[in-house]
Amino acid sequence: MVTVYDVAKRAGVSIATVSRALNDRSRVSPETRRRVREVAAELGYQPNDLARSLVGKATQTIALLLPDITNPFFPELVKGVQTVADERGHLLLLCHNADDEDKALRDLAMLRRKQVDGVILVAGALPGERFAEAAAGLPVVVMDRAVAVPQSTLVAVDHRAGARQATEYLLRLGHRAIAHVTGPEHVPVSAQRRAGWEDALRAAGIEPDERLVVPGDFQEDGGFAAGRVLARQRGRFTAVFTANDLTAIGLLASFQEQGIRVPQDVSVIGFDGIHLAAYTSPTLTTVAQPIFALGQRAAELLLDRLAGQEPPADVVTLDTALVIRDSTGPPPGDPPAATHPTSRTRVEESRA
Amino acid sequence: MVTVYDVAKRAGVSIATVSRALNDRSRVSPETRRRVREVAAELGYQPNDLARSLVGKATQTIALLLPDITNPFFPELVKGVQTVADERGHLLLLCHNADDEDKALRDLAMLRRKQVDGVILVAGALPGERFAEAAAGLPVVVMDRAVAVPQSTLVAVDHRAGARQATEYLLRLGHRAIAHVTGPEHVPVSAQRRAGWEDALRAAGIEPDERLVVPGDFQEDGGFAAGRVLARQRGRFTAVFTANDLTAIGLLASFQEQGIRVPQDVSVIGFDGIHLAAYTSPTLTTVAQPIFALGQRAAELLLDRLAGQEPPADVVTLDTALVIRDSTGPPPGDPPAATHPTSRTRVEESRA
DNA sequence: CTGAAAGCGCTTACAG
DNA sequence: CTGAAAGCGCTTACAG
Repeated sequence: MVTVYDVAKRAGVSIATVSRALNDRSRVSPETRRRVREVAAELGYQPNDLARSLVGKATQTIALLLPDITNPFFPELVKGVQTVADERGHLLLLCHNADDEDKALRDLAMLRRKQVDGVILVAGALPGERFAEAAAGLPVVVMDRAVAVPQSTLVAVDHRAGARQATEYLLRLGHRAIAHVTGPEHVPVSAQRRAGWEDALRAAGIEPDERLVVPGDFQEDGGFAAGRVLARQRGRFTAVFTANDLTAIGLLASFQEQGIRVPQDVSVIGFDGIHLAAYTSPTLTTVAQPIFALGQRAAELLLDRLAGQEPPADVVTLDTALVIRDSTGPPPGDPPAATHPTSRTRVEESRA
Repeated sequence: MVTVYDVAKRAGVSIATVSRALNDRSRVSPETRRRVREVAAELGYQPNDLARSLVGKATQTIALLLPDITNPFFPELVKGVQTVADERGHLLLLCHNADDEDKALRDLAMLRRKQVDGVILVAGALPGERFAEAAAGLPVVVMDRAVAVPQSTLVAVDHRAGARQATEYLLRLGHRAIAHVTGPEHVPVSAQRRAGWEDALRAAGIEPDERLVVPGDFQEDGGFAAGRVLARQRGRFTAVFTANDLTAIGLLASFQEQGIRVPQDVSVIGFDGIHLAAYTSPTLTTVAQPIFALGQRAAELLLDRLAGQEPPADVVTLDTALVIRDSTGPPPGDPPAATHPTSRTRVEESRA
């Protein structure tokens, strides 16, 4: 391994000068700088960041803790974070905890030992009460939903309002009996989206029907299973709001298998706005989160804070947008109004 | 920040003893060890891995370089790698290069400066000629396809044989005119899969028809566009082999929009075996790669090598499996043979 | 502009 | 079993 000593000797200067010539913060004669750089290149010198960071500088590394990288929502989020991290010269460490709190806690400890500069934490289903001490001293940005980490900033959409937006759209199409496939139990985001569905129904004078609430798991499998459960209640509902897009995809597959036509017999609307939602059959109407932007914003907030800036707020909320495609239409029996999209995809509205 | 010095002072021992008591490699009296550990816990001492690694030990960190995390193939791969890294106490650094060679090269340089112990590189569309020097001295495992990195091990499936397997299945169903939607140009894997398609046709005495080769991009969008191109040649083919599953999903959406029924009018078969392929409409027949296992195997090979083991071979090939679902059937006009699956999914065969 | 020295927080021979 | 010392590869005041 080539070190500053090797470069110094060969260039005939001290290691201090090598350091200065390479990092050029302070005054070094142009001639010296040139010489040192030439020698460094010649020797293939690569600075050891371990030593550099040890001297007291940052590691230029941030970490992203994810509950489930398999949901296409997350890769898109990763890209948003990665983009900003790259631009600003930081490396991204990725930790996947599969909703296992102990794993997340272990990761956090390891990250602190490695001296990462900061962390972006997607809370998912994690209880999160024990994060406060695990993250002590670590700048953190939380995503998706709040978690009891002091000093942390939250970046998210308003899940409840988004769910309400979805349900209101179905109501506007004329639906009155609207089922809901939930996310996993005990996950705050599941509860928030369900609450939004209830809000919209109640605001329309409809009491949410427990029998039309079917459990899901945020994955295709849960949506598929929910489709079988719902099929038994055929005729008792004309639309379904699913807790996320993956659930809707499973539901669509299930309905297809059982000969339930979407949207002629039943309308389906999802949540998330993953890219794939434009390619289901029928294409999926959904409440889109600005996924990439959420990732970018979280990374910016974290890096700004590392650069000494005060966070603009404790909570940064981005807007959802209703993306209207082919899986929704008027309830069966209604006159075929001009609600059908003319183009492949139409973004109806966006809200704060 | 609490250091060994703080612990040493409080426990009334030297820093050497603190180090030994905490890492307990060598002889420390049980009593001393207890005391030191107690004090360390009391003070909330967390070792600084930067210093530890600087002394000469490894960083216990490996990196995974990916071309495109948006393709569901990769998250599954990440999980495989992550699982093994976790088990063996390593942290996983994730770098996304979007098929940009310069970015990949910069990442490699950064990773070396950070002293990562080793790297898993998914070559994707990267030319790869310049990797050799960028990775000099870094243990590397390459995935997907070979790249000119000396000493590296390759973990992959046989793409060409897998593609042949897909095409042979269509031939067995009675198809003679089989179209192909390719992957991106100049990407070796695209060429390999296309070659497998040609192999199968030629072996059946059919000359591959250039007009039935349509360009794709490994994404839904390319598949969708290809569907429009193919629709103009309707009647000239009865089946399509797409370069990957995402392409097939886009193609299915396009055919659906144009009223081409799958599999009644045209059969479609994909490649990869992403989870989603079980939830398209119709469900997708595909050549499945053992994605999770590929990731695991790559990580194992890398970590074994870091532990001083010789790699078992330069190339480790895992088997693909033909997964038969609803998107394939006999060509139109053929008697409806008993080729239709009875269960939702059937795995027909697997090969080396 | 440049060099000698100290120090970042650890681990590991080397003595005892 | 335990301590004093050296050293990992750098950066940064401090002098000059």
